[in-house]
Amino acid sequence: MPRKASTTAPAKAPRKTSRKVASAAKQAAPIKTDVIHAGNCIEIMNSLPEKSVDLIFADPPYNLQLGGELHRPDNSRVDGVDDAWDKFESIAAYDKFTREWLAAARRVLKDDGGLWVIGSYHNIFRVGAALQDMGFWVLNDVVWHKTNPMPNFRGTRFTNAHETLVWCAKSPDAKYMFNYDAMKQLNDGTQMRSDWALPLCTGAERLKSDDGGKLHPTQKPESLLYRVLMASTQPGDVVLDPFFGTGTTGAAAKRLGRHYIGIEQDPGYIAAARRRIAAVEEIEDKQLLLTPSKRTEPRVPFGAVVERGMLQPGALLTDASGRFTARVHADGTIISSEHRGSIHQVGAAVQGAPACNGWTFWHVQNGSDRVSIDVLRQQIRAEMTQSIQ
Amino acid sequence: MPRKASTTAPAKAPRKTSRKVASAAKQAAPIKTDVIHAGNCIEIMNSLPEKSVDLIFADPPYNLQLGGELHRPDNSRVDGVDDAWDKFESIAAYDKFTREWLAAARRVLKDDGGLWVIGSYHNIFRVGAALQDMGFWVLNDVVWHKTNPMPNFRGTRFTNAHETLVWCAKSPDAKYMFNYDAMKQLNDGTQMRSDWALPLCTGAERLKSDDGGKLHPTQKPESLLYRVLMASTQPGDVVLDPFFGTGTTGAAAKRLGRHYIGIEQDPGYIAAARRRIAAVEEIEDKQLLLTPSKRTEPRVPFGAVVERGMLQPGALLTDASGRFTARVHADGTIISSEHRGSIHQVGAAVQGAPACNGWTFWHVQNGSDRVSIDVLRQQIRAEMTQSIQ
DNA sequence: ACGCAATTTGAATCTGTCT
DNA sequence: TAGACAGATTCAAATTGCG
Repeated sequence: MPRKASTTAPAKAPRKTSRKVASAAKQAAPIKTDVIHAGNCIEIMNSLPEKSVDLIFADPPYNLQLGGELHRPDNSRVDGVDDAWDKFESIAAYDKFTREWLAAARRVLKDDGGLWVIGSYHNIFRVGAALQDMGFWVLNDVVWHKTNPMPNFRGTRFTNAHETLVWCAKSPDAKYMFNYDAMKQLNDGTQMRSDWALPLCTGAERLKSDDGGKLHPTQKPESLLYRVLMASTQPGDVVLDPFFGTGTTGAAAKRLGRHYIGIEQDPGYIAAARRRIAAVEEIEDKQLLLTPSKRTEPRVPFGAVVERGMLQPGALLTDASGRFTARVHADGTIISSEHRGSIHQVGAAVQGAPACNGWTFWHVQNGSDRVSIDVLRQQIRAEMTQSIQ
Repeated sequence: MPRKASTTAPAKAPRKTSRKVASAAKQAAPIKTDVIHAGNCIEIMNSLPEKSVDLIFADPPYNLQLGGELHRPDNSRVDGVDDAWDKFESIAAYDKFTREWLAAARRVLKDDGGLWVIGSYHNIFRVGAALQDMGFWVLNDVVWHKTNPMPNFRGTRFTNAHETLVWCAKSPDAKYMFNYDAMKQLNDGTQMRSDWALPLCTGAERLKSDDGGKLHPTQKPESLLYRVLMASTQPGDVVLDPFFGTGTTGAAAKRLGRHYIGIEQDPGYIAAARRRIAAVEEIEDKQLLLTPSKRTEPRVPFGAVVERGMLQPGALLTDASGRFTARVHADGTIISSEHRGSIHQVGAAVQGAPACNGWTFWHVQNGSDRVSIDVLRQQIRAEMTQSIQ
């Protein structure tokens, strides 16, 4: 039950907008965006208006439970995650923390909004189970296949070469946002899979501290956020990140014409994030951000084709092979030897199929070859889009 | 803290063997192997001697919760999993079932034994959390990257293209078995990663029922079990599969010189498994079984170039001569004055050619000269080839 | 028998909107 | 709110069919 992006309106415009109170509520309490809040994410999320953000991306502490120091075969020391924010007393304490921030996130998320959480095997089962227990509806688990992971230096296990993201909606019947066509384009024309091959955040993209080391131990690559935001938001949407860190989510959001709200406890990270996001250049031509989708093109009833005289009552329709035929009636229904109804209904009936897209199924003779009646729809749509502007 | 297979002695020889009574206990109550037990897996596991098996591989019901019928775009019907054994009243009921069979599995597993469970996002968080709660120690979560998954026919989500396996030991300090070198060899000399690219079980390997359809709805490929058994058992080990189905685990175990114990409720599956395993020929030279998949050059979608920031949305592309131009969109499509589509489509369209390799046709300005965008693809491939097995 | 085309199939939580 | 209806939607492999 995904929502789809609109081609005509850059603003979020699900078809039901007019019937929804959500937009009114949003205007009543417009949430402040493109800001970073300093402090505890649970408290701050609870201070924000409820049902006010379109997407939440969360990269919570993983509760890594590392042992002592780890060294590479050449004896150099591995700079692991040993920060205080990743320490929990027990699994139960981690579960409690997880369910508390998820509850606050659920409250601030719009009913049709999306939620992403990234983690590893240390914590992702706790997170995933909590999500399901709290009523979230998992849409996909997505694997980030790291193209350049850190090897397992001891040779004791498989190279830990991926992380897992859970993408979910707020409920099973929510109208979540999914830019199917944009994802397909991004993958050279075939469906985007649930496993994404992307490199770690290294090189110039990786923020450095004064001593030259990495500023944040788990900075995510912007490419990962790029895909997340392209997949599940529209331009102008509000994206909340309760574990903002050095602001990868904010940088990607700004780059893609989305608004961000960051929450972060560490003043050093916040300062770095502000500098980083300020340096991001927004795309000037907003048209570049649009991701057209067939689903949101204006509907054209077949009757409009007859009405405009593009087909006369009595005109003969056939399928591509010429095996099935039907005639057009003045009211936009069509009639075959045994069935009468819409182009879709008759197309399905003559084939004995459960469904049929009549626009692509039926053809008309044009000189020596057959042409799909969908070209007639295209002509009408072309006229419609011109008249709008 | 893995045990390693000894290169000199084929028998199991963990370093601490001399301090253990396990081998004596095993001789006192030799467990009957290479059998299939008919019945409920919890009851039967509880009837087996405790701490008696070296490895457990479990492919439990996933609790898929499918809706109505699903059809492909060509209107053919998808043969989904609608078996009674995959139906549970609630998440709580599934959790209860999970923890009961895991408790029985824990009892029958040796202290240094390994446990694998495979699942999807529907159930794997429940399983993973239960494992951690019960004291198991997760060693890796392993992603089975399906090379030929079923697409998402409605265009509503990402193609569900992987499943997850959790590999764990019985406790944090257990001396589990891991054949590091065998895995490394299997992966062309570099460490085996936590994501495995393997095809689905299809073709001649897939067991058929009398009506020609699939005999079991979720038969796993033997290649998956090969890798599991090669990684975490030694020849002669006893492998238990409490959800034996049509015996993939048994077939792989026999092929690799391991012993199996299967538990299965369905008499039809048991009969098929017996026939199947009887037909398996044990191979003397285990090395012959190592069949690293031939690697083709990874396909790189143009979107990956944009996503990684190697080209910004709005970037100008030209052909080698500068005669044609196009601009990059955020979703990886490009737009010329008259055409929109992939780099290949637009390249063909502007030339009026039937086809075009966009990677070599389009260039970007780099200082004073133009560079083919194919160099960007080469960079990405260089990263990927290090990481794909 | 061989080569090419057409058909089949796989663990799937698989629609949106208006009346 | 339940029902009707428009109409959008698939990839890699293996197998079968045909010339």
